Amino acid sequence: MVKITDVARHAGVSPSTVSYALSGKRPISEETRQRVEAAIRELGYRPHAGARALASSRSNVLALVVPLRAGIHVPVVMQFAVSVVTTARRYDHDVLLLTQEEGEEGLRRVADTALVDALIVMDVQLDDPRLPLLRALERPSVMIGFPSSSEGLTCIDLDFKAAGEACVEHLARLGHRMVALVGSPPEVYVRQTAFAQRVVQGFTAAADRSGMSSSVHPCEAAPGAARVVAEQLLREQPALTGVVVHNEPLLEPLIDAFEQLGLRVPGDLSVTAICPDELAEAVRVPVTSVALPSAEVGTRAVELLMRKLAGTAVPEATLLPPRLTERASTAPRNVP
Amino acid sequence: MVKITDVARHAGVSPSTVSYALSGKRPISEETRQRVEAAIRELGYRPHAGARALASSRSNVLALVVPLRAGIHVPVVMQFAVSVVTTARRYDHDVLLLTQEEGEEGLRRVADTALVDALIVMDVQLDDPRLPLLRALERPSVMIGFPSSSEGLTCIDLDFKAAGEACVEHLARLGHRMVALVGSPPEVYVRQTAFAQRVVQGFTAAADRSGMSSSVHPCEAAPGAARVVAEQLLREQPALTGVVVHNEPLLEPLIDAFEQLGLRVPGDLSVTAICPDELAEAVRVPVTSVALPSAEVGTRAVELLMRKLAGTAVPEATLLPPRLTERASTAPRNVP
DNA sequence: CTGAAAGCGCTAACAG
DNA sequence: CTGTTAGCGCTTTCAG
Repeated sequence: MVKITDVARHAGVSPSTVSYALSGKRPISEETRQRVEAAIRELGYRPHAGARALASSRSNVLALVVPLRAGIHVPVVMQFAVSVVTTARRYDHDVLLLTQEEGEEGLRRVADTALVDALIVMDVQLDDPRLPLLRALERPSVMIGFPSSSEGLTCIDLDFKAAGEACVEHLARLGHRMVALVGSPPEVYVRQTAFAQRVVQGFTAAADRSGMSSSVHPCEAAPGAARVVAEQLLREQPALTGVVVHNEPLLEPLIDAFEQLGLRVPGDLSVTAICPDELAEAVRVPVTSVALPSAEVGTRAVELLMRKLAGTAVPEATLLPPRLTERASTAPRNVP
Repeated sequence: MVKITDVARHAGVSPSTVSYALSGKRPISEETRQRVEAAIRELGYRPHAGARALASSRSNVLALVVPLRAGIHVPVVMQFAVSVVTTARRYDHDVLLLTQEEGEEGLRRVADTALVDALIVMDVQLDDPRLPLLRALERPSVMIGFPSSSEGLTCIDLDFKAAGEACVEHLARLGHRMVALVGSPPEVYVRQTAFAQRVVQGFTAAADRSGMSSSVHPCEAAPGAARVVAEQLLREQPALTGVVVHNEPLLEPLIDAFEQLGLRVPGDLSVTAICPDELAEAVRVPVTSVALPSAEVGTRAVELLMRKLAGTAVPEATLLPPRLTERASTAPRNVP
């Protein structure tokens, strides 16, 4: 293995000069920098990560804790993870993958052994058991999602309340008067994950403001459930013309169910969703939707972490504004 | 930060004794072990990962390179990654996540800086540009998938040829005489990924052996493509009664298309698939399938790596035997 | 702008 | 069965 002293000798400088040439932490004359760089190239030098971490107390590794549980749309998690890795690399960091299953002990382990410099935690619950630990940890962290109190933490997520509002307002602008929200599975609400409730709040508030009548329907993600809820909606609310879907796996089956029940989308029924853009585009009738910006959340989470590592203060809460894209599934209300 | 010397002092032993008590690399009397463990607990000691890596030349971290490209079923990748992390933890290792995008330079970087001890590379192409590097690297690696020559490498995957055979043989036993394979998108074949071709080989060979007539149809993953290929099959092969699907996103749409064209599954047409069990179970008509055992592949890959790290020889090729589960989508041929 | 040298915290000979 | 000690390869004062 070629080490820093080899490079130093080869370049005719001291090891510290090589180190500084690499880190840029002190000025180096153009000429010596050239020599050092040449030596590094010629010898194929790579600084030893462990030695670096030991001497500098920085591993340049971030921990990413991903959820496993049911009811989570896997592609979103994956896209998020990829975006975290990609952004971390831009800041010369790597990413260690942890599963939720490891729990608090896992967080403590990677933090206390100095394996990682900082942590990103996905799928935060309102009353997440990891919160006290994350507050106490000597390492910065960013959470995806919002617990009941973000006091002393750094949280980021899509503004789900505003997303719910945006969907309803879009339908309101198109003249719709009665809307329904087909929501996440009941367990998501029970599990006390904030985002589902926020959507409901935004949805209801916006409908009230616009004087629309509205109803909320938590719904299983099973394909059969689509038919059931579609029939129920038609039966109980024949005047319904606008639907907001916040349930990825159900989006396509639900539209199918409506059409099989004789409702044209968007002719008779306008449908909007809160989901990843790729999903909204892939449906047979491309769906007007508020994007779930997993890639952007990942990028922003890393950027927040980098600022914290640099000692800069960052806001406790970052809410990404919703972005609604009109597609084929919404149209002005068909006034008979 | 509490360090090993603190623990040693607290327990009244030498640092090396603490180290050996932790690693078990030499016998420790029951009594001192107790004292050391107590000291560790009382002080909340955690060995510094970097220091350890530096002194032992082992980071206890594995690299996992995941693919990003289109045509790859994301949940399979995620499930695989989770299984790698979970198994690695059983062996006291962590997992560093890399994207394909980083390319050879990324592999070289984490290997040469000693950030990781070993590597797992997914989605290997027949003529993968990373092969020479992986052969040359001073660190063990395991590849998921098979390149043209696995000489000097360690590869593992489902035995896709046998999987193709198993599907056909199942249909043969049920009396079917004419079968079709609806395969992966054309780009998957072009991209020279071995597994798609292996399925074709097994499919064709088994059909020939059983005296069945057979045809192969690469197919886009877009939902619209299902209808197109279904119509084509009915038109060109009216006697067709058995279909093997090797294209996850198309499975459900294809069955829908067949039924919309008036064919009952499995009454008129038996369908089998090569796909994750969860997908096969989630379809409206649960599909008889050969499982894509991503979790098992992940586990086995880590186990292979651990044996290589321990200096044990391992087979160059590991082919996991297919496991076919009968579900509702296949039935004996309906002889008129 | 550059060098010398003291650690960073741990492991693994070596010695007993 | 346990202790002493010399590094592991790099960063970062401290000096110049």
